[in-house]
Amino acid sequence: MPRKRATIREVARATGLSPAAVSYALRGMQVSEETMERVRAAAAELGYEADPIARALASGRTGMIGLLCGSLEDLWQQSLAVGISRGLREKDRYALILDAVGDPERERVLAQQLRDQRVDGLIVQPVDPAAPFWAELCESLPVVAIGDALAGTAGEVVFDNRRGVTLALEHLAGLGHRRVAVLTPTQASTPDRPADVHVLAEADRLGLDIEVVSAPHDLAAATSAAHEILSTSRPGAVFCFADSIAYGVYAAAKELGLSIPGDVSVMGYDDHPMSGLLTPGLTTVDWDIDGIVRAAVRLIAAAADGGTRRRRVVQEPTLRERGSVAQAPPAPRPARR
Amino acid sequence: MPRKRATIREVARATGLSPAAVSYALRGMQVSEETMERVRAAAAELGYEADPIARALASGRTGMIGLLCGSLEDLWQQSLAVGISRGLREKDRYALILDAVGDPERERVLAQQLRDQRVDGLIVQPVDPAAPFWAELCESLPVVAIGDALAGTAGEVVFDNRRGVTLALEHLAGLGHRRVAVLTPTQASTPDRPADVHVLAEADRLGLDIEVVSAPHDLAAATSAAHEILSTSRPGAVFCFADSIAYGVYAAAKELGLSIPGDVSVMGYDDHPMSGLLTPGLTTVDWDIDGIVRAAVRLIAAAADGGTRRRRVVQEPTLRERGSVAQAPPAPRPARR
DNA sequence: ACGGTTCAGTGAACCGCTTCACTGTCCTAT
DNA sequence: ATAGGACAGTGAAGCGGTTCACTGAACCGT
Repeated sequence: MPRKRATIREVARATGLSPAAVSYALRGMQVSEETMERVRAAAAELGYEADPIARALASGRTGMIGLLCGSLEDLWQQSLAVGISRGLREKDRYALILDAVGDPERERVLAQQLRDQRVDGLIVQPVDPAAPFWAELCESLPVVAIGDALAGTAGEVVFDNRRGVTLALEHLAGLGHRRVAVLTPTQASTPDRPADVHVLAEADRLGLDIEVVSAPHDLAAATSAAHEILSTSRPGAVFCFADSIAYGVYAAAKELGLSIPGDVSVMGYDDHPMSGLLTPGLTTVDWDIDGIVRAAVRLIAAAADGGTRRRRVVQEPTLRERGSVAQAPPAPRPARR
Repeated sequence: MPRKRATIREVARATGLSPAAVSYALRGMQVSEETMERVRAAAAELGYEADPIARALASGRTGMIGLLCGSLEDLWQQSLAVGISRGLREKDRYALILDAVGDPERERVLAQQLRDQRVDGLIVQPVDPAAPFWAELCESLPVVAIGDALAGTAGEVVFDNRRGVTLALEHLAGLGHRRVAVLTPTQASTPDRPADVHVLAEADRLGLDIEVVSAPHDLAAATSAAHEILSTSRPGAVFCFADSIAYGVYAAAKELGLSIPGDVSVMGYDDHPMSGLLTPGLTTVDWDIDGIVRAAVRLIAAAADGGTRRRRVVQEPTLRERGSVAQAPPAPRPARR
């Protein structure tokens, strides 16, 4: 029997004011200092607190920011979510975190759900940046995209993936690797992500013999994908488009008794905190997660507060060398041609 | 200029029915099959979808389940959150994930916030299970607690921490360890968690020389806490009350050039997926996260649907031996007394 | 003394849906 | 034939805030 909470009308009655006045007073607008004090006191007395749902219905705003993650199984995205969540709270906003599970259809549904929840803004790491509904969505609320650019967003924190890919592949090529497997989280349903295109282009430029395989972020699943490729095509190096996936390669290598980097070199992409703890440490492309968090929070807060100018922050990567990449062994036999 | 969405009244007009009838029809109550079809068709035609906010205000229900995590920096809690989020979606509900950052005060605020959001139920991993507001909260909505028991909850998935602690400490004691440091995520503000009490009791029973230190889940912070203790009191073994914290010990050991388990044995508590990947693998207490997720989802769904009977699921741990614990070296000199 | 501003505060109409109490109708049992 | 139920559907009152258009009063300079 939870006793009913006080409503604004009761506060109004208690202070002898109109509900409207109370509403204004509590938000610090249009009323005298003195009334404001009186209202505050009465509200405290009655234990009154505005109902966020009613408020959202009436005003169309909630103070919440939606955070739609492409795949929360990716540890890096988990870190990002936690960081953003914290960053927003410092701005007196709070985040609603949703997970699209790598499924573009679910991504669409959830994005709409968030809009319906009246979030003041949406931060998204798109699974499918090319999906048409983004444009529509961007018209009805401020959207900040992380990773890939989206048409019509209020802001974006984009990764210079071209540079990131170059960094990674040049590192590999520079150490003499030729046959490299690329594990990407790309779904079959969303081919041709910009990042993948870069891989192909760079591989071509560097004369690498590339094999692209898609792998999930989930450790168990990534492990079996890695197991498959390590035991069949036996590449000299594996470049993973997420540290999470690289962890799967470590696990698979362990299962197969392969040594890293002795038998196979591994590169990641993210720099998740755990990557430095592995043995050997994972050589990866560092995207400065703190910088991304700060930028995203700043952009969305500004956009939600009405600052409309589209802003773009480009994140530059750095190579974080640790120990999972070694010089390629001299070619056992000349290239097969 | 996002064109306004259709409302229930427009659907009513289109079908020649009253808004009430439409409302009922869309929820499959009290109307003839034929009307239902007609309404469905019109709704689809107009692209109508019920506004969740208005619905929540009017009905007091949302279909959402709140998930309040004690500290999302704990990787295990992250995994749990992701699992629960997924499990709920399969039940056509969706989770609102919040993070108390290990702060009891924030925990209180967020719990209330969730109640105000009209969540149909709340899953919580309490930072401070002894806080008085829980009892109150449990009266106004179904609560399922994970980890520590809460008075008045609709359900709980409790860990048999007594057993877990026994498992861990007996393992250590059995290998000859005497001086063991215990790193717990306990906040200074919430002493005497049941788990800590068990540690003290068991240590006493096993004749261990215990030093309890609190450490955060965050890798960097955990590392420095571990660094401190490893370099000052140099215990033979460290028992961490969360795998996340154990990761900090690994990092600190690396910094100090200590070998695990040669110089110091390490035990975790959780069994996070990454624990098996470290070198050496982290010996830990496995709580079967999948089982917990399933139980929690089942309990909260049942409770939210009105099943009121209080249910309790006790989770039993198993020891997962990997390689981070070794036989203690023979005492360098007899016990100091 | 007078029109013109400001300022504090009011009433009532929403926001979009749910739900309660009620009206007809048609069917069935007596 | 008639009381009694079921059933389909309606009207209007909310849910608890916000906001728009407006009213008085006080203050301004001239």
